[in-house]
Amino acid sequence: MNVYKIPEATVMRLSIYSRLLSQLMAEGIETLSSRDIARGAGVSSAQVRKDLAYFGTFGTRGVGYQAEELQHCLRQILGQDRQWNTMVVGVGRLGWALVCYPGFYRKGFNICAAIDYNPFLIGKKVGVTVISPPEQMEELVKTHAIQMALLTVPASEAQAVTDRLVAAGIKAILNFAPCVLRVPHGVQLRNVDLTINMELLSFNLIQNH
Amino acid sequence: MNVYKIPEATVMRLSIYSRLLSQLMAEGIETLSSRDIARGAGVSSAQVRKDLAYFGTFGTRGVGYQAEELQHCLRQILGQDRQWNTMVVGVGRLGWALVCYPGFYRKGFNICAAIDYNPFLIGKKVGVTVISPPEQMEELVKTHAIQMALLTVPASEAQAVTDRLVAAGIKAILNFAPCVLRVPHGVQLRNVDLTINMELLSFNLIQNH
DNA sequence: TAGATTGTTAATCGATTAACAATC
DNA sequence: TAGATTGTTAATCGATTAACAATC
Repeated sequence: MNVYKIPEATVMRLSIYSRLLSQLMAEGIETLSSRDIARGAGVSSAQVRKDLAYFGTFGTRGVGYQAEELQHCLRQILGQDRQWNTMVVGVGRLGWALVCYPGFYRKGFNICAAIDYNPFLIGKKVGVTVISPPEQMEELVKTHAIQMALLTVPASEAQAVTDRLVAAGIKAILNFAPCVLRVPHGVQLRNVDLTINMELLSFNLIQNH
Repeated sequence: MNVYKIPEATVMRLSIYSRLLSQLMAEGIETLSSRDIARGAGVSSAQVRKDLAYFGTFGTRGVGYQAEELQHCLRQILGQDRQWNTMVVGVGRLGWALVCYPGFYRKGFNICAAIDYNPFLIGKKVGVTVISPPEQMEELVKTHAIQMALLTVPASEAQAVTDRLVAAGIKAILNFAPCVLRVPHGVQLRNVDLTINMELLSFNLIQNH
């Protein structure tokens, strides 16, 4: 594990390599080269070796990589080898879809609490959890030792909810609201902005005439 | 409009500037400086000026930018000043949530077709459209002059569906399936990978001890 | 040993930041 | 004119690519 800052793009690629390995291992492949990984992930083989080099040496010169061994290391690097307790705040259509997204649980993202202010939803079951009212947010973060939050509330509420989550001790937020959130240093924030993604597509369409 | 390649990061920031402008204009602001925009978007003022410079000169030296004028230009650059006909393929929970996402319509992304293979869903209304069977995909792309697709089918189906969409003439795909898709040159593809986003968060948490 | 492929260094490329002349 | 702020050029920084010695 390196002390230098790792480029975000590298981590995203590691995630893709890991997914590719799962796929290839299911097909029975046991050994593979950086070139094999590169082809599957759509990058150069130099890129693959450089990405891995940030974290150590995982291959054998002249031979390549053992799929199982490399996969084990990647999962450890990415934190897939442990459970992350996660809370969904805002159980609208999007929040509901995320709770039920099977990919999360498989990667160790354990959605163990859900919050909504709608009295008709409180007490209802979503996935394997029950929807709780906003008042219980802080308590649930503590009792379930929740580290991550999926934020699917309207943009107008997002900053206020974020402040409460941070105060309650949450460490990472995946924000779906179309707004710029402020979080203190040390709290991880990522934005999944559906509108920006669409705008990037339309921009590219215009550029290509 | 510039012939040089525009960095993707620049386009994403333009999108944020545009959103910020809407907000500030609603608060009554008419003129603002690159420093004002920078503060609101969380970047440097040099960055703001550089980003805008790719597309022309929009400000007045010594004065700043007229909010309304700049907003108009940004919307034009990003393609927000026109309608984009969009199809949702796969009306599971996530697809359903996307169709109902009000932010799309406001930005000109007009979801005018929805496809699912589930016979219990076909004919049902989702948002303002009716769900059609997969056989009608190609025809709907043509009759509605659809340019974009939101792909919310399982990863196992994603490539096959993509191939059909491309053959039917679709120009841009926003893919939510956790897989690497291959599209021909000229077709725009963006991946919104929920799992990768979560893995980036967990990676950062591990890095920060 | 000969062929293959890694890990790593150096060269290249591209994006961000700093500085400042132009100009309102 | 003096102060402010743009648009743009040059300097810096960081990430990708190419090349190759190490080594299986």
